[in-house]
Amino acid sequence: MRLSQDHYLDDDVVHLAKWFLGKILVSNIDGQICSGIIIETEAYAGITDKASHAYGDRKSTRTDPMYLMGGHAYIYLIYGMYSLFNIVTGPAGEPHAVLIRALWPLEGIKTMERRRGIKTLNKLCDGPGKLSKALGIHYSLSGESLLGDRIWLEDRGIEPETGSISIGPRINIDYAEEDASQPYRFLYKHQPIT
DNA sequence: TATAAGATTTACT
DNA sequence: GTAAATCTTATAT
Repeated sequence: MRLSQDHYLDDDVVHLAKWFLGKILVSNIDGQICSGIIIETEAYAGITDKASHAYGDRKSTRTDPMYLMGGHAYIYLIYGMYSLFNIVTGPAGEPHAVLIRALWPLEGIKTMERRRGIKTLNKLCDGPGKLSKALGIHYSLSGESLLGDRIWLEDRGIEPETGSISIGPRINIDYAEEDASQPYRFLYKHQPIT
């Protein structure tokens, strides 16, 4: 059920971003298990992608986790208040990452409601900053292994049907010039279970 | 040391 | 539709 190391090592990060749709993201923080179906992702393709923090092979304390081998978390703080969660992919030394933009909540909904301060199910995890807060993911966890016992992914047999996936340009990266229009964003048009 | 900007969210006009 | 909140990181003195 839990995704093993080799699932993260494909060096085609765009393909992986699409493949992660329908998988389950699980966190075990402060003794609380929370999870959701991944319904929106974006690919950030290594040192040649102007939208990526690793563009131009820019190594730093912040981007170091992206250079680890696939199967680690890259989490950073944006706008001073939101932690954004990425899955590091590809072999060590290749800073590919997949940003998780939205989930459909499954387990630990009460905990997520408390952390978010709202009780609207479909707004709990519908943005990258929101889902991190709901799952208790903090940027201090950057570099954490996804094969450990804090954050991991599972395959529960959900396969998005052909036609249920939308592809488009990434969001809020106007600074990335021509790379801002690359079709690296994937959306799984999941029918919410009520 | 100082400054600018950001892979966002929220509230308000 | 626009703007404020808020702070780390990158880049430049």
